[in-house]
Amino acid sequence: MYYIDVILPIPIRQAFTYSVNKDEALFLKPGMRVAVPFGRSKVYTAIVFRSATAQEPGYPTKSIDHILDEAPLINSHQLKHWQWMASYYLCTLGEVVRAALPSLFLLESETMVRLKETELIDESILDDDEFQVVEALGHQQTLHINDIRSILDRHSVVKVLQGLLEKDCILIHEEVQERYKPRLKTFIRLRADLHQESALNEVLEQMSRAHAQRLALMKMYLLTADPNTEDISQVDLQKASEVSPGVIKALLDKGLMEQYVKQMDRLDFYPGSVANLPQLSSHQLTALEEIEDYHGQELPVLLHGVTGSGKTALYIHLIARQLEAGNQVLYLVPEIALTTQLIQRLQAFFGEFLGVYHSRYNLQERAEVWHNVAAKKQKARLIIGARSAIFLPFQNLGLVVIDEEHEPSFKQHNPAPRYHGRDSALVLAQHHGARVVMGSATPSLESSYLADKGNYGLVKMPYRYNKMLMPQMELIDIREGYRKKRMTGHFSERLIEQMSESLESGSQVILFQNRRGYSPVLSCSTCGVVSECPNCDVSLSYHEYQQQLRCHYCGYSMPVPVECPACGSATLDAKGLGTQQVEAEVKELFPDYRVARMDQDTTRGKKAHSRLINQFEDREIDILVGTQMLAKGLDFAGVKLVGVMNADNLLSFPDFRAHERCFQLLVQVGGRSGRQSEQGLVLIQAFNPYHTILQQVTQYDYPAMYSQETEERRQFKYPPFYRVIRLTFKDRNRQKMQQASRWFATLLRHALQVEILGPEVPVIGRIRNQYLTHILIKFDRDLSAYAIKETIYRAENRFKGLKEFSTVRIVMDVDPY
DNA sequence: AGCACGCCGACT
DNA sequence: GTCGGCGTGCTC
Ligand SMILES: [Zn+2]
Ligand SMILES: [Zn+2]
Repeated sequence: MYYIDVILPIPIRQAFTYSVNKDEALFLKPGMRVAVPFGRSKVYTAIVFRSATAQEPGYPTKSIDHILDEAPLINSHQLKHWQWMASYYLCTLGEVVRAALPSLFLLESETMVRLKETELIDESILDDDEFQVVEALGHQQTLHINDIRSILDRHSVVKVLQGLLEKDCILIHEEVQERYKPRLKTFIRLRADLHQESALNEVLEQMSRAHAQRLALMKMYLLTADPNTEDISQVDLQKASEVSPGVIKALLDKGLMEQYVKQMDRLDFYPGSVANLPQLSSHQLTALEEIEDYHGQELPVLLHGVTGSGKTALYIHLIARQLEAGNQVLYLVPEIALTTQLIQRLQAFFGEFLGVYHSRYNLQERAEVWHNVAAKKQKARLIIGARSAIFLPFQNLGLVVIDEEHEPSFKQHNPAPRYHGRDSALVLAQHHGARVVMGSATPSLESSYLADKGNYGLVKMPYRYNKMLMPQMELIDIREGYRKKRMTGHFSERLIEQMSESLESGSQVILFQNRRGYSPVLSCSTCGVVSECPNCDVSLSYHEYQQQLRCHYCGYSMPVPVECPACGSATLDAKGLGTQQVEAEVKELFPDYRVARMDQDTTRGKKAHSRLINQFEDREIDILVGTQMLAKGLDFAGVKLVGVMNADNLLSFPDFRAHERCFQLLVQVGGRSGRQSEQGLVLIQAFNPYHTILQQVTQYDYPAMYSQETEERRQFKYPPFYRVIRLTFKDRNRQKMQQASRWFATLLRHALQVEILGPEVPVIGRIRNQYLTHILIKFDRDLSAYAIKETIYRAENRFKGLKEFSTVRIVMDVDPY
């Protein structure tokens, strides 16, 4: 007997050992999948983690069910990277596997139920539930356990099934279905000999009476001869020859045409590249040389280039060199939804090499990209993807591009693994010996700091491409405006005046309404009460479209009440999104121009976002009102003026990064203006325009922001000088949760000579009826994170031994920002 | 994480 | 009396 260690995709911090026979032992290698029985009855997909040994473990083992792969699905680079991730981000390998593998590869067994093929079932011995199940099985041969749950309208159906099993009515079995199915499509073609015109004519003559069939056959001949058509489906021919399906069926029956099946590509196919590499300016050339120089020294590069400096063109040159060398390239972007423009641009140069990977792809599509990358297929040599693309089976990664490096959305918050896409990609690149370039117009403080320390090479591009000037920034004091009653709604006189001028000259305008995390609520104008979620400590948000109130945290929903539940008055008032209000005001101020809104509401659908962008690009919209999404890497040629409705509320967030984020956001939004011809103008309305950050924004004074912020971070022990690990305690019982967190904090204070903050109740103290509290562990980044994490684990183990806290869950988040 | 076992309140 | 709630422990 031989034994293998496997990883199961579950949050348990240990490997499991299964027995295999000799043949299996020789065959199985790390990274292959095996189906294993686990627990009572379920069969799970597990990943072989350690090859077989003859060493018998000290406990009984089960044997594997069967082997799922002929060759490892996961390569050694990946296993190494995933192990790093689990240990750095304090999660289990199983959790990493869950996140990393397209779920298609992680089959679980499904419990299926069938009627036993006996004569007649004596229905009198069945109770109501049992009868219902048997009746349903009469209609449908097999039922999934979930079907039975919905038939009986309850979750626990095991008892019922057991009863039926005892009465010998049904069979239960566990089924594992291989769910990856290549997409097959059926096409038709002429019988081989009919490609000869003479042969065809002969046939046509013989069928002089079947007019429609003749027509279809002739059309088929023409379509086949056309070099532009490839495969012809039955429907294609029907449409082309305008005959009924029966006609074509008749031709098939006669054997004049035949069917064949072809495996189709599910992924978008990008046509081959047409464009030459973009011409670089002398500034860009210098930057490119500097980058390559640092790369020669094996340093990742931080490319700090102002908006419009042409960073993408540099990436394109770097990518081209890697592709020429036959290497794979990963291009990470913060949010794939926002990359239509980027994909269009890259496909002009690298069409045939380009693959895209993100969470909006369905399971089959993701599996297909995975296979393409693993096979080093040409069409997957350059992968554009969101953070999860770091899990793909790269083998010879030559370059990782991390675009908009400063974007906080690179960090995954829930569920585990709570990893940072950029930081994990850096480690991945290190494992591969790949080069890295991280780009931003407003680098994150962490990255700038590491560049300062010499961990990264820093390359600057302070000028816009084509000598365009940076947009001019101007602050508008709206406190004055409100005091003197000079405001029209949210608009200052200056903003209105500039908008008119801009619109009249034919330019487009972007208005930025930045209320982070703000969603519309319903409040009573009589008593002021806002409807709250019964399960969470948050107000319900108002969904105009569906006329309901919904909780974003637990999904609770209720119809919009007519009367205030607190005081009974019918004076409920929906406060719309900030963007909605601004949009309404704009329509009133500029009735002759076309206004559109870009926020969570209007970009709900899959394509809504890119449709809006295209409309704006095509100048079908004059004024675009939007939220943060406007700040991210979009290029609009026709925009001269950008207005920021209220800069203060960016600064008022209780987050140590509020200032940094404000600077980044404003500079990025401002960068949307004046990209093509004239110098752009950015008007920033603020109640306190003298705030240093706002002053630094108007001067584009990144160095000043950087030195001021780093000083504060150093003083208050925040990243990048200190590392932060956040522990969240959760329980339905508030007291128990509080006690547990206090116990844990005390233990940590004894065990660690570092700063422990809390327990402290977070902004939202209850979600899904679970009470929450935080403990923050802060320690100098030069201390060994490894040792501290070990201590946390030891504390957790002791904690788990305490019965009184057994229901309390601890969520660990490393670098929780 | 699932999942089953087992113990207690509140209904036919 | 039974049903279903949830606390408890286990999974190679
Ligand atoms: Zn809720
Ligand atoms: Zn009221």
